[in-house]
Amino acid sequence: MADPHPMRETILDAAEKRIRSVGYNAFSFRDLADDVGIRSASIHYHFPQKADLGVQLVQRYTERFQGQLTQIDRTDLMTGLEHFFKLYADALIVGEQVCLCAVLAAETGSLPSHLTEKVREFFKLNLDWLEALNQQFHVESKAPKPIEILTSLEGAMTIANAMGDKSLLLSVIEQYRGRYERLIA
Amino acid sequence: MADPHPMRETILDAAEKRIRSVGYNAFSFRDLADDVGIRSASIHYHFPQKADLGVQLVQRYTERFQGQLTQIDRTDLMTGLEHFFKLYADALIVGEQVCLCAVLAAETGSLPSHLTEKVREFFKLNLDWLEALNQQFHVESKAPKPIEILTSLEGAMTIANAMGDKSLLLSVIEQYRGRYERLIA
DNA sequence: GTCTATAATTTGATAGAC
DNA sequence: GTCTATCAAATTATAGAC
Repeated sequence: MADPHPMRETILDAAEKRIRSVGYNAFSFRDLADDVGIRSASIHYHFPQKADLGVQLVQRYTERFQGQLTQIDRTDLMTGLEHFFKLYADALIVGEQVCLCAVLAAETGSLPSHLTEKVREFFKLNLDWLEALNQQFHVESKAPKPIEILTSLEGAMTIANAMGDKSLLLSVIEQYRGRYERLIA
Repeated sequence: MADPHPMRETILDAAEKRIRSVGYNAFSFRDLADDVGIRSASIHYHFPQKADLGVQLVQRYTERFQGQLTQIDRTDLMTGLEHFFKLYADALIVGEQVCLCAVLAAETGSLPSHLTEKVREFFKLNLDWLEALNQQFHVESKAPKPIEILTSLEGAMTIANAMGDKSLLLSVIEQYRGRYERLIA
């Protein structure tokens, strides 16, 4: 039986937590080393450069999110939507953190281009899933556009966090709930 | 006649440009010094600490924005809204930069608390202005909520910038245009 | 895989001359 | 106000022992 939580994953966990609260440029390999209980030189064994760590972290983040999207029950429109919203709400309310890619997107100009490319892929995944949901229930023309939903969820997470009022995200979600329900009725 | 562009303002200009493209943690006083053509020690004369620079920058940013809001023609709802949207659209399309406070909000966890407080004030100003506009035209119950508009504009700027597709912000604005027009009709 | 040790660079900040 | 000079600390990263 393989190690259920190899050091590589432990480091990624620590890096994810750090970036989601302070950003990509405000933590060091030494911070991670302290977090996980090894020396900074050992972090370099797993991730030669900081950019490698960033890219592989967003990779894992996107794959996890992809996995969660796949599990969403889409037997009806509202159920599918509610599960999607819950992914965002839980991240902030339960996980107490902003979306990794919302933070990285704000720092775009200082990121290595490979990393920016991975961030784009995450957003694209969101847009494609929302687009497919609208299409499945034939509401593409009347329903809120995927870009509108994605940008307001990401923006609301970030602003709710900065304002110290997580309910701001919930009220944005509540608006979409109302708009979709009026659509169906 | 006073110097039309004192060094203090020149430094703030450079800092604003830097933060809006790379974030608060990815530029140094030496970067600014190179930008404006003096030495980094001289930057400290104007702003003793980096946090001082950050706070005074957001202060200036918010005052400018406040000034622009005051000038907006509010003789009718759509005109007021269009001018508000134009502030955001021009920042990204013409100015080619993301909102200063959207970037700082994403880095909240690494900012001095005085700075975070200033960022909150900027968002509050936006919310209050939008709320007052909805009230002036008695559409508070039916119209899109201020928090919804603010978060999607800020989120759309950030994501449009990261995706390298500025039109994403324009399509979010276009949605609000439609929703408000349906409201009035 | 993790360690010690260390190199090369950058950072925020200060002292004091002009 | 801006400069030179400098500091202490931090940062990314590498070499080589265990």
